[in-house]
Amino acid sequence: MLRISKLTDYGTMILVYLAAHTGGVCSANDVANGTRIALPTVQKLLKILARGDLVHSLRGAEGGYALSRPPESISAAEIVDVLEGPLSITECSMTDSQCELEHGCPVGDAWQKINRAIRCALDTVTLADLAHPPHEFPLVDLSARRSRTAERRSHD
Amino acid sequence: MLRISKLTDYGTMILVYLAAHTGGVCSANDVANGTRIALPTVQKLLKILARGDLVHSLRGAEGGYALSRPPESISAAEIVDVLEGPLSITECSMTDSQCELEHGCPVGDAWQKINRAIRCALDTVTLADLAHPPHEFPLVDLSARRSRTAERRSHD
DNA sequence: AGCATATTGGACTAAGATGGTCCCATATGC
DNA sequence: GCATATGGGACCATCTTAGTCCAATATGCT
Repeated sequence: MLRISKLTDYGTMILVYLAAHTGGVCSANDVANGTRIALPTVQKLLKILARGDLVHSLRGAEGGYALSRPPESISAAEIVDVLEGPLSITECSMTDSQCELEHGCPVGDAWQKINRAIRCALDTVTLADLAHPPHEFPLVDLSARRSRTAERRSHD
Repeated sequence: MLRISKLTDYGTMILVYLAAHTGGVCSANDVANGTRIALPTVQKLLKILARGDLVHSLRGAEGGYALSRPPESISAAEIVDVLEGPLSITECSMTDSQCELEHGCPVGDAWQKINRAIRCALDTVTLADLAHPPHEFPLVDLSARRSRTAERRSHD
């Protein structure tokens, strides 16, 4: 349920790779070799990421891509936005007025709230969190809200 | 991004309708009329919901469907599970060992955690919450921990 | 200047998921 | 037995996704 596309997964891998190689630019070829993702796919993804302003590009020989910002200030939400478009969790199925007629569509509203919660979760996680192998990383803790970030015992 | 399918949306509407008509059974026809969803689609959805044990059915004349449990004990997570299958947020793109070779796929792990957070959010909301027009309903409050996402612009 | 190296933008196709409809078998009440 | 229901599919049109490829443009180096 609620899956992200494979492209988004790849895109994240690419961003992680770039995060680990800050300081210089990486060509699409470098990234393809480093991530083992097929070159054409890498090229496509990097173009999208560049257009979405997550990476900035340098054309010509010796050119390549680099993160446009430090990994800490790139959120998972942004990544998903750029790679999948800003689709909402539900494009309230009934676009016309049928919805209003019957019962003001409380359902759609509820899904919207859930959607917002999900966005928040994605907003909290940064590329830096995704990049480091973080055995403990600041993911929003929905289940046990009593103890803030004190020490979350692994309930999973 | 992260959208649920239209069918899931419809299915939720149907469940909401049934929640509002506890006490008797509703035929697929009733539901179709009440929700303005095309009959064949309603039939299909109700069959799926019945198989998923969210509604129970009564065959024959005067038959129909009814919620199998009170709305309070049906979570949004269950609804999504039944209607979309238990797909994860990412089916770790690289199923073979390439992943391990390079960097142990910390990315997939991170997405998994995000996935878990989303599940939690969906687990918290019940069908009853979806059914009533609830201006205040017990959705997990992720936004309140403003320590790290203070700068997010409201883009939805 | 000329060439090799890179990104840019887009077209393009194959495969798969999704949305939606329909048919026939089966069960039940009158 | 007949009308009314659900049960379990098959079925197809269409949209999305994944992936590839090509021509154009920009830059560095000799």
